[in-house]
Amino acid sequence: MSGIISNVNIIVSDKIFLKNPESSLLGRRIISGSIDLIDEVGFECFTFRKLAMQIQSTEASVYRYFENKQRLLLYLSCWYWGWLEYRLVFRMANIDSAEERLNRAIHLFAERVEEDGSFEHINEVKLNRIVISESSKAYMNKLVDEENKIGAFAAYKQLVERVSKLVLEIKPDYKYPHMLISAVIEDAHQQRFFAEHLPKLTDSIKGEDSIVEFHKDLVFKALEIK
Amino acid sequence: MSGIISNVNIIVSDKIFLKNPESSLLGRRIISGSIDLIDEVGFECFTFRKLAMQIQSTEASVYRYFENKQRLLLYLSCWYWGWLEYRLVFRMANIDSAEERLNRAIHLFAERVEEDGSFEHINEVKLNRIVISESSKAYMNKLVDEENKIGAFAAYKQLVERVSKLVLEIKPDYKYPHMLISAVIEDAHQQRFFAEHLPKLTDSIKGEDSIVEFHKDLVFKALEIK
DNA sequence: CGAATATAATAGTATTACTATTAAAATAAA
DNA sequence: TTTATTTTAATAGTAATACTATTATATTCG
Repeated sequence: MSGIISNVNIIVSDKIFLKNPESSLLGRRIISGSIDLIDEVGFECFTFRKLAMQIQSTEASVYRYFENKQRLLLYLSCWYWGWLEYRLVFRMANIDSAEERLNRAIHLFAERVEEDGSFEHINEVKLNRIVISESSKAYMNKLVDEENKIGAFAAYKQLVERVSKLVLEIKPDYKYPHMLISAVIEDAHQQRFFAEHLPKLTDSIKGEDSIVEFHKDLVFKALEIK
Repeated sequence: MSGIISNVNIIVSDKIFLKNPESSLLGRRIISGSIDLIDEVGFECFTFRKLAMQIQSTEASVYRYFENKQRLLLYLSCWYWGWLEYRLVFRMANIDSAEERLNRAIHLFAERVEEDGSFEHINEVKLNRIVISESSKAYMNKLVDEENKIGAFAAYKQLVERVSKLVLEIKPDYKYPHMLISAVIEDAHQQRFFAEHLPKLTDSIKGEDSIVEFHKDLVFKALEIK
């Protein structure tokens, strides 16, 4: 995918950061540097000190943008969900058939992410890897309710809501639209991780992207289409 | 569920621990204490020092059983998967119909866990909560391939393999049996977490356990049964 | 221009993860 | 039974990490 529109910003709730990293050069270097570093060493080995060294700044300066590394990870996740929704809206634009729109949504959730040139300081491929293997650490903790209160998951919920409505448009009496969509989104990520590290938990068929095909099959059968 | 058989042990790969916690009183206190403490404060705030204080021992003594807290968490996860498989085999015993066996498997994966009296030093309800919200931290990291090599996921893979075979027994040409089962297992946990903390991502219908019903509906439609 | 404000760097502290070493207890061999 | 060996646990650390108080340096704005 190549950049859709230049000069577009993904908006992230301003409760997540102390100072908006989009607002300064250092802020953007914090984002791009943290994406590189987390992807390289993993979230547990990632520290603000190492990040500061990599971007030629100081630990204390990073702390002026984010309260702690969990918040930074939460920021990256939020940005990612916002970005996904932006691309979702684009891909569904001007498509009349609801079924085709749903098909495109599943594709977007399940397919391998490719470089998107729209955002200079963000490497979307690395960010996708981070969201797959690290993002649960941003919300699977005792602070989740607090984070939820400050709107950290608004983008994610909105994304699920949007596609759930589409599900109901196709099959108004389907009982579990939200579960179906959140399951597909989460599982698509999970299966990418499994495919790479625990392939016995997956099925791979050559000539197709099985993660995409599995989820399409699952959803359309759940909605009794075709 | 009440204890099936007394004097049964769930076997965990001996590469995960330095000394088998089942082999001593202190070891069992480490297990039961860590379950209580992780459930109470979460994995990030859990430390061997706090655990030692709680069980009236020392940090160094805990380190004689487990290399680090991630390994202890991995042990708890492995024990849980072993326990699940043990219960799965029991529940499917003497049931002729493959469909009914699959139905029981999905139930087991998706239903709320209740106290099982079989293992004195393990509180299964708390352990289930830990597996739901913390276990991904045991394998979603840069060491997953190493952990996989030492057999840390053998029980999990065996569980998925067992039910995947059952899927193929019912529908031999189904293309994604492993994905279907690993998706159900993971998603059932995920949805329990969502239901508690991010209910907008789920659907709840009173009078039924929607997490169980959703997954049954999903699987049986995927296999085109009924 | 000067005052107010924002930004970043220095230099810390408290906590955490982990280890080297020693003491005590349990077990095995003579 | 006594001595040797091994196992287990406690003491007392170290190095790294997460985070903060304070000061210095820019930048902005009236």
